[in-house]
Amino acid sequence: MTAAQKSTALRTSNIGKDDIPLSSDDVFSHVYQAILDRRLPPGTKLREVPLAELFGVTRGTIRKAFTQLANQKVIDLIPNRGASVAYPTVEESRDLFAARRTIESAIVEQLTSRVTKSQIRELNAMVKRENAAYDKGDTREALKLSVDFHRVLATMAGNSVYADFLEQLVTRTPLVVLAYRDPAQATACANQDHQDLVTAIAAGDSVRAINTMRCHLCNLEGQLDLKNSTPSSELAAIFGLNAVSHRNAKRNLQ
Amino acid sequence: MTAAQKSTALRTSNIGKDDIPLSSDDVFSHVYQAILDRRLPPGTKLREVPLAELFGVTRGTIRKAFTQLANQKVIDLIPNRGASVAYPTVEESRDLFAARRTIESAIVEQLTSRVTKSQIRELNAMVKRENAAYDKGDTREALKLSVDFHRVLATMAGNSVYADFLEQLVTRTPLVVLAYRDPAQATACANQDHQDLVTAIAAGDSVRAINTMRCHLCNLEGQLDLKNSTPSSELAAIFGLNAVSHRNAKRNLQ
DNA sequence: GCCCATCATTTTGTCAACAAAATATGATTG
DNA sequence: CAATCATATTTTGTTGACAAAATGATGGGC
Repeated sequence: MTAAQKSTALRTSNIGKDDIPLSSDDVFSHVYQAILDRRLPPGTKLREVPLAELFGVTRGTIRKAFTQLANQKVIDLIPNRGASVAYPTVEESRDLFAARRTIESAIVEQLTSRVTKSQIRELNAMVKRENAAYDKGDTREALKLSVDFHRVLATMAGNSVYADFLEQLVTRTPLVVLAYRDPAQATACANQDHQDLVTAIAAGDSVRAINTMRCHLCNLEGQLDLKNSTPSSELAAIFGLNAVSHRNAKRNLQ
Repeated sequence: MTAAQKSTALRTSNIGKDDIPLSSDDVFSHVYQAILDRRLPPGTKLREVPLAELFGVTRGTIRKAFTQLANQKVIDLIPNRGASVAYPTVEESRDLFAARRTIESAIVEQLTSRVTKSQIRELNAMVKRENAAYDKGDTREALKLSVDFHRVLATMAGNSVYADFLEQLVTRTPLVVLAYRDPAQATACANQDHQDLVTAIAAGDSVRAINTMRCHLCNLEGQLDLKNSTPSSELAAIFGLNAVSHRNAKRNLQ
């Protein structure tokens, strides 16, 4: 990917040309979103100077954003060799889903034992909004609401460590979905699952709630192509740069 | 704590006066160890310039170490207001142990299903070494070996996310143990638990293995004073600086 | 043609000076 | 005496220039 193309890939709106400079968090978000949007495909090298100029910040800001992104395993950051968009492996992806099952089961179990009526109301409201977004065909909004649903469950469970861990997991999940989803299938949280989950939690039925959550996550994982065979994206990684990004770069960057 | 006292608190050996300068990881380790040794009590303000001079590094290195320490919640890092040794609250501590039960149950369960004979041998060897250290009265070494035992379990389970999470948890655990342990009781992993755990894993009895692990962690938590009543350390935090550090500073820093 | 060494360029890493913010000090007033 | 404000000092945050490392290009030897 050339510098000019990367510039196009990141400049979704007028960024970095305002009065107040962007923070490293802003850079984090922009880069993260660009990766999710496939505007920065896995393996893409991220150089400090071009990014700094693009966002109108100093290299120090880019560097901070890089360490945050690397902490979340969104990019690989190797000393003296710079940053590149991460390549989730099949193993990593499976590990991630296993961890989600573990953590989110614990979250749901704890929440079931201490949920309040007003929390149930809030959860129902969220499911409703999510449904509305789906019905409207606004997939992007629906996806965001779906992730937020999982976040809110974590917060309501009242264990700050669970919440932290879940945050790390949901940050990484879209990357593996992106890398391994079967293009034929649409990938999203089946919304009925969320509704069922709230119902089980409201009923105080922790066994069913946990089961629903586990199925929910297994379904999501099942939509991915996590067989041992090398996926095209991984093949590309082996050879240093990805064919996908070259073939599709122009189209993807519009 | 005065600058001179803090200098004493950190300078365990001749550090930072060598030819090659220390890395931020080295600074991380030194500060972390000083906190575990109570040479830097909770609430202690950590200033960049004195630390940089002490370790013979630049402020940038200290800063990097700070962000790592803050990520692990070992210190609090507030923009424009610097760093101070973290104060684990009762809630945080309970959350931490709950998370350990969750994660380590999952680790043990997975490991039981796929453990090899040579892994069992390695685990038995570790327990043996741990026992030896206890018998020799080398509590510090025994404690290190005990933590390593948990780490090795995580690695052997073969899920990188579990291993990551466990690493975060074991980094924080000593801090809460330090803050809340009943001074009357010695706090350590009961070694027999480790032996029992290996036996259960070797037998392929995942239910017993999980139970043993949960009991093991509950025992550890039970040795702490995590009642809702405000511990002296927390009281001190409320009033901005800790009485403990003032009263005991000189004695602790020898 | 292929391999290796050399040199030029690009890219990342470091540092020290400067800027901004917070904190401490002390004077002043009600 | 307490409270408030102005000022001095300390502490954190930022930047741009320089150093070091990696990368890519060139050319010569085999």
